[in-house]
Amino acid sequence: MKFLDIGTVAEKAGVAPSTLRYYDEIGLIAAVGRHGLRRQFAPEVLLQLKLISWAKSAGFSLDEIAGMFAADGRPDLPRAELHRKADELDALISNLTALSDTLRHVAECSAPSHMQCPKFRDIIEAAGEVRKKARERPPGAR
Amino acid sequence: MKFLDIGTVAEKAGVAPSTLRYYDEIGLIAAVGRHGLRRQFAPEVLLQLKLISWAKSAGFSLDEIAGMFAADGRPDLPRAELHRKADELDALISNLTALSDTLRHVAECSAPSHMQCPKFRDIIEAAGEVRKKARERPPGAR
DNA sequence: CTACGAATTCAAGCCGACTTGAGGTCAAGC
DNA sequence: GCTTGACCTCAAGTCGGCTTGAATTCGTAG
Repeated sequence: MKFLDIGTVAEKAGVAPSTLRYYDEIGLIAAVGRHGLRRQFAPEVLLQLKLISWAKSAGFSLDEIAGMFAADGRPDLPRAELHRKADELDALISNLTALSDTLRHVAECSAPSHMQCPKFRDIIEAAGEVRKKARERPPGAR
Repeated sequence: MKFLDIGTVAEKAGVAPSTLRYYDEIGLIAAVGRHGLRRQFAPEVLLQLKLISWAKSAGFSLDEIAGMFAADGRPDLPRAELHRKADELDALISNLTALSDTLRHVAECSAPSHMQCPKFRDIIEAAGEVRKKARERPPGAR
């Protein structure tokens, strides 16, 4: 049985060893044992790390991600939770889309100063509302 | 000339006084002067704060936002910059859209375990790539 | 005039997700 | 057997954007 040293895992997964130690510490991943002091990882951890990176990019926190693995380290994603997250994501997307539109409009607007543009003024006036709606739990895709 | 106390500004703008002091400290907003020790704000600062909240929700950092005001405190957004930001936002949006689709697919997939779903496997396999692309500068709409 | 409440400063704390550094251990190759 | 270099632990630091708390100073209403 070929287990992997932390450096190997780090290289294959594209993450720093310190990150792996951190994940181990918080219980997000687990080594199968030690070889002397050295953590030995099963190859499955690589798949797990991919899943982790994917979930992170979807805006899940490490805490949430930790809840997505069964005790044996196999993924176990609650479907309702996924739906909720997707809805959240969709809401964020529509906010961002509106923002993007606005940015473009403002960039192209012929008014000499942005404040002379009525559309821009409207947007700024409405900003408070938008913010409240968006406030729940934004990802930030890294 | 009616200037505003920090508490009034805070209430009208919906932000904490401590936040306003912080913004003042980093030079993002400026009081017109002091009445005793108390900062006195011109009413224009309210507009400025709306702009700030809007820009924050668009994913600009406070540093970037600071660069969007001329010395007199009036907005001065470089159009090219806006375009760049909009492009960035669009890229993020398409990433998030893909993620949302994936989440829904996984949630609805009939495979008993997620790992049995070929589409899910594909996504996980590809996760490394997606992450690299998304990594540039994610907002987080709060 | 005095009490009250709102404002002030300054330092420190918080959150998540890590990274960094010092000092120590150990397995493998020669 | 010894050196090397990858690994270890633990504490502390980083970043952005604030918040919190203690000790203090003011302006204003009664």
